[in-house]
Amino acid sequence: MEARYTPAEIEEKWQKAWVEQGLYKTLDDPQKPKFYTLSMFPYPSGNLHMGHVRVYTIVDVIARLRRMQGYRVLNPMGWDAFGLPAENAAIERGVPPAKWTYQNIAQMRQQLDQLGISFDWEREVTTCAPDYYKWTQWIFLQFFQSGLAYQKEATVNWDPIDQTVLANEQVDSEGKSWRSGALVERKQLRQWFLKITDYADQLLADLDQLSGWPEKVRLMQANWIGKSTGAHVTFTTEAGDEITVFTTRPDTLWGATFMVLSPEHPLVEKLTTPEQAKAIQTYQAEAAAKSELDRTAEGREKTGVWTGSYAINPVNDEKIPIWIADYVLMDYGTGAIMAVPAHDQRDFEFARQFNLPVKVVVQPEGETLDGATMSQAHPGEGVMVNSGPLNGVTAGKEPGQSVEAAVQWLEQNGKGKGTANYRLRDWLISRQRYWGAPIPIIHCPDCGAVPVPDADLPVCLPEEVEFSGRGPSPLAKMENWINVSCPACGKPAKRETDTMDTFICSSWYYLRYSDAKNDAQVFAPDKVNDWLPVDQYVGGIEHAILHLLYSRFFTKVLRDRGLLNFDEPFQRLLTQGMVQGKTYKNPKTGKYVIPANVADVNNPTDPETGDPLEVVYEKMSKSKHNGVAPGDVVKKYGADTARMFILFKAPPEKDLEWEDADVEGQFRFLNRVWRLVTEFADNPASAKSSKPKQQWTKPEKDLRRAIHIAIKEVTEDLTGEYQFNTAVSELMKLSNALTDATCKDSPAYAEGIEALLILLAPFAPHIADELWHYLGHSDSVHTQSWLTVDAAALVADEMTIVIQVLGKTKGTIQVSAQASKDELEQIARESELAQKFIAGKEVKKVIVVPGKLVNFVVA
RNA sequence: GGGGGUGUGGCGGAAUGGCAGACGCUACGGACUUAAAAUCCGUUGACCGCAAGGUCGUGUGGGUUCAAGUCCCACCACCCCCA
Repeated sequence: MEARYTPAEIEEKWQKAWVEQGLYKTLDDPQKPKFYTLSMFPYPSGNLHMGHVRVYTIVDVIARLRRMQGYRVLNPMGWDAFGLPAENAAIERGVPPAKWTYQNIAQMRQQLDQLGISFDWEREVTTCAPDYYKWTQWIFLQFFQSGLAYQKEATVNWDPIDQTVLANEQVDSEGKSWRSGALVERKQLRQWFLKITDYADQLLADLDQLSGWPEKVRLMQANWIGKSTGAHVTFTTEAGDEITVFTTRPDTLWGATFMVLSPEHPLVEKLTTPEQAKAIQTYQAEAAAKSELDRTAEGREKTGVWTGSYAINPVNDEKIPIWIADYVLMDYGTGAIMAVPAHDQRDFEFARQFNLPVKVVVQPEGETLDGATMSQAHPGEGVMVNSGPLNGVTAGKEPGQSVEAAVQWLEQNGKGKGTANYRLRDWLISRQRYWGAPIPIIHCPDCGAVPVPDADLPVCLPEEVEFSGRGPSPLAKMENWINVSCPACGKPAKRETDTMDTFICSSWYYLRYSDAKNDAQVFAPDKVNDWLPVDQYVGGIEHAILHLLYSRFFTKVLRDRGLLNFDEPFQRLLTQGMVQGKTYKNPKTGKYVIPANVADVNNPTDPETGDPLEVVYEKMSKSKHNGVAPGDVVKKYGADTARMFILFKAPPEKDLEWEDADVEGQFRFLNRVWRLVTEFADNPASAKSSKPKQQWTKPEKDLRRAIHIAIKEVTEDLTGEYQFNTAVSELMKLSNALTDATCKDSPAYAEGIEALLILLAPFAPHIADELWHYLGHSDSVHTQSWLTVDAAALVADEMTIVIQVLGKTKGTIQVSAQASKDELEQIARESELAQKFIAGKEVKKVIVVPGKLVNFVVA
């Protein structure tokens, strides 16, 4: 064998060997407990970046550990392959999206294999492959049949020059089109939605089940769903039309002095008097052009127009004017609000802007608010006044306070109903693009929206498509493809030309892995129910809301369709931090300097201006010149070093600063392991067996304790809170203990060497297997059983006890491990160390913590 | 504005309420070498001291406790999410 550690020579060899041995095939052995590890599948951009390396390494360590622990492990991989970049490549370079995508997949697959990740490629899924999107379409139809997929008008970004719909990503921060530069308009289009709001309550409530998720992610989801409780109250207009509003403060109904409808509210036209018609129409057109953010931003000047009509406040029969204003959104609540300017800041600003009355109904203690003179709304505490039945009740949302009383009163008098409202909106899934799964619907003039029969799935994307980036979606131009006969009545009909949001494809891929090759079913129930839920999911925090929420939604819908039997798809979730690169930034110009152009790294200056540069760590990107290519690192140090570094440098959920010097450090460590093991194997005096002896000498005992502490710590770090960084440091400690050991010909030393390799195997799989074989084993280290702790080996003969006086550490003494609590106190009290501090003083109290310390409290 | 998180040496980071700084990086000193690289050994929180040793020290200020980085209260700074 070569004397030196040369990763390039061993890594590829073992990667091939593992595939040949079928080491990472998913086992079906029902005797073994299952473990499903999952990493969020990537978009096939063509290039693996360090963020990918981090996720897949983390998951690989967990998967390898679980296999060694005797689980049958499912560790699959696939591609989130639909999406805009492929279409952009087609527009800009004329490469067909499919070709571009599959080339990228091949390239990334190869880069992934170089890292030695133990994926079972036999279960690979690719969302843009017809055998996958067939089932995406089938699932869509399940939603459709459940009444959970429907069409309605919604706003899209419209490029007036290219005459095309743009995705949000194609609109820059100034609201201009990425291609034409035209100012993007907003246009109403009939589009498909999924009714996620039907599941809002469950999605919120079941967050409680997810104890294996970061608290932060659960909170983000809860905020996103945004449940608020209140009441629906119906106002009647003078003309007799009903307008229902949602309010979280039904107790302030008596203070409502006007109503505001969203400009898009369907009753606006009817309520508008002839005198107001022109102003209303102008205002509606203006509102339509604004983004939601513009409309609702706090602090901006309030605008609105009176419709000319009045409504009757159902609680006190007061006549109040009906306005429209853009700060009321049609798709939140009911698209209409009652305005209580005295107690809501936005309503207050609106009232002052248009000289509308302000009526106080909550009077704070010790103050006398006057609607005519107050300078801001009072949303806070107080006592109800001017509120009929509520007068004198304490204002607030707590039980027994005004909100509860108001809901009760409304319900008793038939004027309203307590209810909950959600911030969550229905999910707009229509995309006017080519590179997505076609929505399997046929529009028939007689039958309406008709689902494509299951037997006709998939609705394939036509090839030979022209991409110009102008005009309607490429699909909408394919006459041959569009024109079909209605599956229901046979008359001429047209295909839906919208494709699905790619989030749909990624909302169920983790289910398909359980039965990836099934061409008769979306997945077999016994398989999906066997493997799922995912035991450990790992991915970026950027998916904390949408992807995870949509996946949870899909799981619940499919459960309700009887396709699976669990409530939540992901049992444990780990959100890993970013990988950041060292960035040289000129604080004066804000420009990023290429590291190679920095002359003195210790005192960096801008080569152009001579300004001192700031060294910061930021997300790797081309424009910041701070990227590190995984391939380069693998070439220079090997995959094992890259893996070790990434695991060691920071705890998994924290951002990780890429540092070449630390990569060197890991390479050095692996070299030390290499030397340690090869020297052991080459030494004829080495023990040939790690068989335990009856009697161990002190050095042997010490070494064995170090070995079993390492086993204990590494196991805990990999199964509990996932502390890969401390797990690696435990491996280093074990390696250091072996280096320093004075009993190198003992079986204890042989035990330590083997333990080191077995513990190292999940982290640095190639070097571990190479050295394992060098020790003379013919099987793989990866098929070894994970080590268990020998509790007896952990017991020390002596223990170190800290001596404290008044809680201050004075030093340590060595005490027999057998000493009882009383003996311990006795020994400590008599020790020379303690006597120095307590002699002649009154000891008022002694605290003895066995195995830790003795603290003397002296007068 | 509301909600959440984080704050520890020159740096990344360790510490079930029990010796703060594990493990690693950097820097410095030494060994080996003609020399260098690699490797190995040592030092590396601050202050005082020749030394033995001592004092201080986990964003700031208070508190609980025999004992606080850790628990409680207030504040400061930065980050994230929702507005």
